Amino acid sequence: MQRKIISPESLGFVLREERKKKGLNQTELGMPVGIDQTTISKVEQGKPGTRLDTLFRLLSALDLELVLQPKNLPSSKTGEEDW
Amino acid sequence: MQRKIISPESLGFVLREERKKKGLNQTELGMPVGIDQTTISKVEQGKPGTRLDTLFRLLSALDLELVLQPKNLPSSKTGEEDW
DNA sequence: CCATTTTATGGCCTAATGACTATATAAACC
DNA sequence: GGTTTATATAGTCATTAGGCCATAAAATGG
Repeated sequence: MQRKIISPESLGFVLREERKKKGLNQTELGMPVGIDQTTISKVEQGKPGTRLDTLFRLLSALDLELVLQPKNLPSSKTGEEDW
Repeated sequence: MQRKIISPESLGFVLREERKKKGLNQTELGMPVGIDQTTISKVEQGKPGTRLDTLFRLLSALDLELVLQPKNLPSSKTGEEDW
């Protein structure tokens, strides 16, 4: 993965994709960062209301980081993949 | 702002910075997206537990978007500003 | 300085997260 | 098809987000 713009709808899919890339199941991913399997299931399905600290812990387990950027960045310069 | 890597600690500062750039106070920022002033105050101070949907609504009010990227992207290619 | 605006705090309240356990599907593999 | 593994769902429970209101504290401006 190079870089992906995230919407509330796409977030779960991206997280699942990245988890599988690492060959982990939901239990294994959550274990080291103290997140329950049932919680990961809900996050990946895009169930609403996930908290930021939960997301950050998942990201650290997946070696991903969050970036903030203006919406009007010319897409030719954002470098993100299609979604 | 070009692009910024976000940590749980820096998020609030960045949001506040962007809000001020737009010349809005917390009440004005939250109004159109239905977020209370007291809530924005807590988010900008980095109080823990903010929910993702709250963040997404703030970002839309600020014309910002979230990007996910691998941690190991060579910093020469990330294009983010220093923080 | 004083007046006004903005931000931070605190209390009350409802709704909902997330941990936990158990179980039902679903998927994968033989 | 049967077994094992993975994911989804359901219920309980303690904690807490966030709306709302009031107000204190801080910042801004005259």
